[in-house]
Amino acid sequence: MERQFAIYGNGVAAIIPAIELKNKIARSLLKQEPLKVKLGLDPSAPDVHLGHTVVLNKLKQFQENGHTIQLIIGDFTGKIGDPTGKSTVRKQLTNEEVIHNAKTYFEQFSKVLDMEKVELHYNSKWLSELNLEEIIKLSSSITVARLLERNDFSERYSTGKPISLHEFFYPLMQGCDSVELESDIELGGTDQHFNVLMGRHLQEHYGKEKQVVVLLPLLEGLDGVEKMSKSKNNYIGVDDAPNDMYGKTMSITDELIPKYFDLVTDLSLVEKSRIKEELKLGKLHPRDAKMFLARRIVSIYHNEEEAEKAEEAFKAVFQRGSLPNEVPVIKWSGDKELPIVELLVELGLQKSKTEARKMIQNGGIRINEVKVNDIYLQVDTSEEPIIQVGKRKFVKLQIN
RNA sequence: GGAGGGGUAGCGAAGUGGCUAAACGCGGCGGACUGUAAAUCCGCUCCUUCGGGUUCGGCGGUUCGAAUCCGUCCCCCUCCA
Repeated sequence: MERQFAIYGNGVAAIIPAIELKNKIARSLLKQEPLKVKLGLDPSAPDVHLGHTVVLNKLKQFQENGHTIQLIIGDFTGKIGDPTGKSTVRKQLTNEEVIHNAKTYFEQFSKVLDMEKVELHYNSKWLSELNLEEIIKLSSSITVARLLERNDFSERYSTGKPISLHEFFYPLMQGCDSVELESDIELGGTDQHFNVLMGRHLQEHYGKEKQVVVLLPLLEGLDGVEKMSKSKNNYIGVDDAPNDMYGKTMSITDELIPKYFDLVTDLSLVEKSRIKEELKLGKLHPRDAKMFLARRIVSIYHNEEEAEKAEEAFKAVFQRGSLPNEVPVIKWSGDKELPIVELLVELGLQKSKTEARKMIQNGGIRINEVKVNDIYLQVDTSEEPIIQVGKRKFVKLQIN
């Protein structure tokens, strides 16, 4: 019991309340009954990134100890829209989209979890069944004052920004999921604090055992400030190519290195603390720590060999300033000779010819490692040149 | 139902008849310096055959000339009932 508790407690932001978790584990061991561990998913953003894996890694620990994972595709709640600040009206997803997105989750999650053993639920199944009477009853269990405690709401309320009534229902619906599934534990990022606690509240309201809430820290993205997310485009995706994954990791800020080691690597606690200690003492250069980190991450989501190759490519490109050993190839069946700006647009490397021209004037384009200075340059594609945009984009033409 | 405020580039925000392809800030991109870190500095940020073309919620009008004035429609917000 203590062993499991120690594992689950490691690296989390909070367990609410810890004592109940202990009790649940103890009972589970005694009765040989797995705990039901819930995680809700937003069906609209199916690209899984390292930020998600923080929670997934935790789920994995529960799974490894024989507990049951309940994944919930929030196809119903997704339509309402999580009240995050300016929350613009959400695009309504079609059933096909939801299914497709769920499938994508499934595939990507399988890199961390054993999906064979995971329960999958769609919350429209029970939420769309609710009638007005039930909804009113449900909402009578909570006061407006209570809902306004939520930071997001209170801020908007006090600054006179609008809060739509339907937004109040979002946390309630999320809580209904826990009631329906009789979850023992719900995981979530610290930003889900309020919503996840609602599950406890509603379970009590319906006379069920309350779930324990396990909150995980949010992982900052590549900019070092904002939470990693697809819309901020500051993420490392679990499906990213090895070179991208490695390179992106190298671009995180120094302050985040320890956090990344903690939350997204599979190293032992001893190793993690050793690295953090050496970093602090200056015995380990931040760059080297990041290279190690990057190699670990690529190893997890690809393999050791790919990680090795990615590191070589990184060294070649960024430390020696030469070309990577493997350049993506684009088949070319267009003109044999054409102006550089047109070629860049044709290849999708630049959005417009004007943009391409500006890019050349800024010295951001190279052909076969030679900087292009002439915006009227004619490129002979039959020579199958390697075109470089900025520091990291390379393309090799291949005549089709 | 009533009163008022507003819709300008990815975002925020100036601009109220010509000097405005539209200040400024953020974000983004490129360059320099590095460790694809931070900080800093420089450039770019509607399209173009470089003549010009198309932009300020939509449509129509006034004018030699409109983001700016008029009409109309759509959308958003605040307050009162």
